Order: sequence, then C-alpha cells, then structure tokens
Amino acid sequence: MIVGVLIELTNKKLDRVFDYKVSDDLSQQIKLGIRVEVPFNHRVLEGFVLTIKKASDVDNLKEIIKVVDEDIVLNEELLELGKILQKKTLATLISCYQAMLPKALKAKKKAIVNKKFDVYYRLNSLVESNYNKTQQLLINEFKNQELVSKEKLQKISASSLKTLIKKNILIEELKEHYRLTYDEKSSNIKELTKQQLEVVSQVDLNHCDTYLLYGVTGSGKTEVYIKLIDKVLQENKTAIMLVPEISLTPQMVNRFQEVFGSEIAALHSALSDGEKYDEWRRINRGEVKIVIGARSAIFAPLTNIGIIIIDEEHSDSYKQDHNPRYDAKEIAIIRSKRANCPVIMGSATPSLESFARCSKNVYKLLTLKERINGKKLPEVELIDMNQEVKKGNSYFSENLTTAIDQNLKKGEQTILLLNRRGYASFVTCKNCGYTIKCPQCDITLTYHKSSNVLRCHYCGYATNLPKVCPECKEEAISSLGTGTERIEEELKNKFSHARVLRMDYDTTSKKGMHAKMIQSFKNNEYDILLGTQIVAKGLDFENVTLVGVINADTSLNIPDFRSSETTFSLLSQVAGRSGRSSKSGRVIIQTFNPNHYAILFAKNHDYEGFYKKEMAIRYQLKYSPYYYLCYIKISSKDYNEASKEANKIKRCLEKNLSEDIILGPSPATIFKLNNIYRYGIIIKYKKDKNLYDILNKLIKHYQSNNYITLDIDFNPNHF
DNA sequence: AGCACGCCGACT
DNA sequence: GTCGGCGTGCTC
Repeated sequence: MIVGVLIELTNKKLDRVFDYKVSDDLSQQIKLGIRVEVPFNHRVLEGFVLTIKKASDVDNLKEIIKVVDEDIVLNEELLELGKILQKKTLATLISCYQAMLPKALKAKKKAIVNKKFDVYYRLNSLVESNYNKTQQLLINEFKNQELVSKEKLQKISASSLKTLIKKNILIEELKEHYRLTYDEKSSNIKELTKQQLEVVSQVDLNHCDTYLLYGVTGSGKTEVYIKLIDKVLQENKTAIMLVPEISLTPQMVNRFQEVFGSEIAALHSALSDGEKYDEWRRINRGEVKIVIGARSAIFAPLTNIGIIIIDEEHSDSYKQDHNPRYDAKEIAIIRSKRANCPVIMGSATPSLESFARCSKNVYKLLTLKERINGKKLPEVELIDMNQEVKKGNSYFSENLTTAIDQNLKKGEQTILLLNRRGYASFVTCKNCGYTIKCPQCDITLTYHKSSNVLRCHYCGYATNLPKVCPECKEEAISSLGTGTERIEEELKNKFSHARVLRMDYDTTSKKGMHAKMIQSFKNNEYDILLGTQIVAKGLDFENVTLVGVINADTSLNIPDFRSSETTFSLLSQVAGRSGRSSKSGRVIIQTFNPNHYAILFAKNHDYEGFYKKEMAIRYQLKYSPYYYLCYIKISSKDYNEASKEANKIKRCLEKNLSEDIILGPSPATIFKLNNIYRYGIIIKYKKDKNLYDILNKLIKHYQSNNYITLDIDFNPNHF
C-alpha cells in the first residue's frame, strides 16, 4: 500500500502530496483524512493521508512511521472543502486543512493535548473467606456496580489501593471524560409573536436557499433561530450556529443550552485547547446535534446538516484576516448546497453586500420590523461637540452629564461607548508635534497608563514614556486621545459615587472575565458600563435606559472605504441596547460631524436610507458590492526590492487583466511592520475569468524568491 | 520550515 | 589547522 501524504509545513514548494510506503501491520489503520507520522528530509513530521494507491512514480519510497489517530480527522466532506478553500483563497492546501481543525487535531508534531481520564476500579477476585475491614468495604461498594470511581473509594487509603492492585484484586480502568458538561434543558421554546412565526414559516427547510433575516434590534431574532433549529432537529437533522466572536458566544450558548441541553457543542476562542478538542470529538462522533461557535465552527464535522445560521452577519469577524483568508459566509453557502439546507444570515444592520443580494433575489429577504416588547426604538439625540468644546467640555457634553446624573438618581443603568476603532490614546510633543512611533512598524504607539509604557499594537514593542521629546528635547510630552482609562478617570471625578465597570480588550482578555463582567453588570452591581465596541454587540440588559456614545466619529476617519458602514452599524447596534424592557430608553451621541450621513441615518434608525445613500457612493467610486476587490500585498526586507517587484506585478496585471481596474502599488496602511516593507495593489473586477490564472502564475513565480512575499486577499476587510 | 553541506574569514 | 557564519539545495 502506498499513501500520498500532505505534510505539516506551510511552504508553497512543499504544498503537495508526498508518497510513502505503508507496512502491512499499519495498513489496516490507514484511512483517508487520518494523520500519520512520516520521515521527511532528516526529521519526523506529521501529515494527512490524502490518497491511497497501489503504486507510485517515485522509487525508493520511505515508510510511514505510525498512524496518529484512531478516528478520521478530515472526513470526506472536509477533504473536499479544503480543496475548494484552497482554490478560493490561493493559500496553501495544508493551511486550509489546518484552519478547519482545533489545535489539538492539526497536523503538527508539537501541540499535544491530552484526553482527560477518570480512574475507575473493577473488582477482580476476592477468594478469602475471612474478609478484613478493607475487603468488607470493597464488597459493599461493588455490591451494585461493576465499576467504582476513585472518588468513591476514598475511604481506602492510597497505599492499600496500591497493594490491592498489585495483588490483582482490583483492576484499574481509565474512562475518558469530556472537559465541558452541559446541564439538561431547563426551559421551553418561547412563544413566538405573529411576526416571528411569519418569518419561520417563510423558510423552506428542504432547499438550499440563503435568507437574510433583517430584524431591528430587540426584534427577537434569537428566538426565531431557536424555533428553526427545533424544527430541524425534529427532522433528525443537525444545525450550525455562528456568532461573531467570544463576546457573544457565552450568552448564546447559555440560551441554547436552556432549550437544547446537552445536544449542543460550543467552539469558540474562550475555550481552552483541551475543551475545543473534546467538543470537536463530541461533534465528530455524532454525539451532538447543534454546534455554536465563532468563524471556524463553520467547519464543524457535523453530518446531515439541516440549517446553518449566521448571527450578526455584518460582523467582519466572519472573514479570517490571515491565511487562508476565507469567509465563513461563503463556506456556509457551499456546505448548504451539499446538504441541501438553508442558510440564515441575521442582522439589524446587514452588510451592504448581503442586502444588495436580496434586491437581486440572490438571497431571500425576511423582515422583523417591530421590537418584541412593542416598544419603539429609542429616541436618539445628537450633540455637536464643536459647540461643547467651545464651552470647555472635552469628553462629556452638558446633556450627557445631566442624563447620566439623572440615571444615577433613578437607579437605572448607563452604557457608555468609547469608539476606539482606528484610534487610541497616543503620545505627542506639545512643543513640536512629534508623535512617538514604533521603530519596527511605523505605527503610532499606544499609551497604557496603568503600566506607564508605550506599546505597539501590531508587534508588541514596548518602551517607557520618555520625559523629554526625542525630537526637540523639550519636556513637553503629553498624552492625547481618549482611552477608556482616561474616560474612567473623568467619570470618577464627575460622578464620584457612581460604580463604573470598564470593559475593553485590556480588562477582558483574561479567560472568563468577559462573561463575569456582564453578569455582574446584569446583577446591578454597577451603575455605568464603559467600554469599546465590545459593549455594542447584542447585550441585553433590562435596566439600561441610557446609552451614551462619547465619540461617534473616530471610526469615520480611518482610511477604509467601509468606514461609514462600520460607523453606522456600530451606532445603530449600540443605540439598540437602550430601553429593551418596559422602561423606555434614551441615546445620546456626541460627534464632531453632526451632519455626516452615517450619523444622521443612525440617529433616525433608518437602515434603508443609509443603504441607498451608501450604495450610490459605492457605485460612483466603484467599490463593493458593485465591484469585487482583491488586494495583493508585496512585502520585502529590502525597501527597493519591494517597490521594484510591486511595479513589475502591476505591469503584469495590467497587461493580462485589461477589463479590470488596477490601483497602486501604494504603501500598505502599515508600511513598515517588523522591519518589513509592504506595498499593496488593489484590483477591482467584475468577472474573475483570468484573475485566478494570473494570480496563480504570480504565486508560482515568487514561491522560490526569498526576498519577496506575496499575500493575496479577496474581499479584504483591511488594506 | 529546517537540516546538511560547502565555502569563506577569524582565531585558540 | 578548525570553529562557526550563512548562502544554497532539498525534502517521497
């Protein structure tokens, strides 16, 4: 037997199958998609078996060392999906397979995750007639069952257990247990409103259509998902439910576990490697019906899928921002075609791309117009910060200050959003205007007050805050910008008695912290929740009646053609956090651009108005969804080499893609990162007829060039 | 990727 | 002489 093995190395030159002989005693264990250990150029590596055959063109084949798995890791569907993924992303095939698996199951010699075992004992023989005290104990314990856990035998000392095992009276048996446990179901599916039922009835569960569920915040999308999944389970099929990222997953998992109990498995980054490993195997063994997770959960090895749901579909986290740069929404549609089941994408502020597809009848539109409590969306007040600054208010306008004060007095809660996208607290010299940047990445360093260091958010470089300006030598360094810490300080000054909970990347990075904070805010242990975008997403607090946005516009200023869309979406989402229960809510948005359309449409809760306006702009500027974009990044240690090759590539593209628009090369947003210079070329195209061929040729051409690295990103989120 | 091999300069 | 720096080639 000969097998073709795809080895673990991520190198374009090695991204193909290598043949190996299989000894007779290993051949029964060999299956497609299983991991094996092979000798490869003076070392031992792991790889996936992709082909099984009788003969090879290569002579002097080496032999497989061992088979790593008992169960198949990549089933037939995933093997095929990996190849599709490779064609779509132009990443290496091995990286596509690795991306589909939890760390513990990737082909990689290191990264060992153990199974967890419980120790049990079996009573073998007790032949003596006069039982001593321990033996009597044993007889009692084993009266009703064959296996007794170690915990139950605590009355017997460790040393006597040892002797019993030695004498072969007790036999030790290990039983694997999964790290996560789920309680049994504790509640039923909520009664749906007429509007929700209408939506549910419109979904054809036996057809592979894609639906966009456009429902305002608080319209009860989650319950629609639950109802649909319940229907699917009754057909004895399974379901995948994607949520944006960690922040939302625990909540969603809790709600699903109330309804579906232990039929669910979770896959998201808040889990440890071991937990992910266990959850994945529960899925692979067919022990669960529903998988809830972040982006990569779209590759869950479920069989017989009956529905795929993607919540908050506008979130950019469904697109992976490193190789393979896949989009989970695309993968969902591919899998749905194979399973002949629907895909449901839900959002209060759908991505322009998805909404546009509805208007072309590529997706089917489902609408939830009303909030479930019958309440209107909250009144939104815009504050012109230009005027406030003249009055001497820098962070908190008069109106926001009074509103917070009133809320504190009423004992109701407030959420404050600090829009920090593309913006953070940084340090400049008041004298000469010099801004301290990272020596490796050319990125403005972010000031962290608690540790008094400046840090690069891209490479991690850290330095102490200098006393004098490195440029003009004046003692005029001061921190600008508005970090959450700064605002928190200001809040404490203004409302000394308020209990403020700060939530941002720094405070929630520890495992489980995020969920804990949300719970304590829910329990009314705090008056004010202050945070970055993390507070805008899907949270549901009964007692929140005021939402304040400190600085609405920072995300408008980032150099990205989607900045209006992300700003609109963020503001709409956060406004929806207010007044979700019987109490009505209020929203105050502070901005320096009170006339910007993204902010005005958000104020009026007018998604469709925003959609029309933004679509017109995209049309004019030839952006998505009118054109597809492809971003080619050319990077090199050598400044001149990078620019020279980037221009060569541009010329090559122009020659071969006459119908497309080719922009650049221009320095990437971060031109210098880790001492590597980066140029970008943008291709705007309508048809991809020649594009993939040309790009594949370029990749091939540069694969043996040690000075130039090519990176290709279709539908990029960032440049 | 990372190991072997080979070619060159520096040094106990 | 020989240690070690790194450029090049190769991997079933």
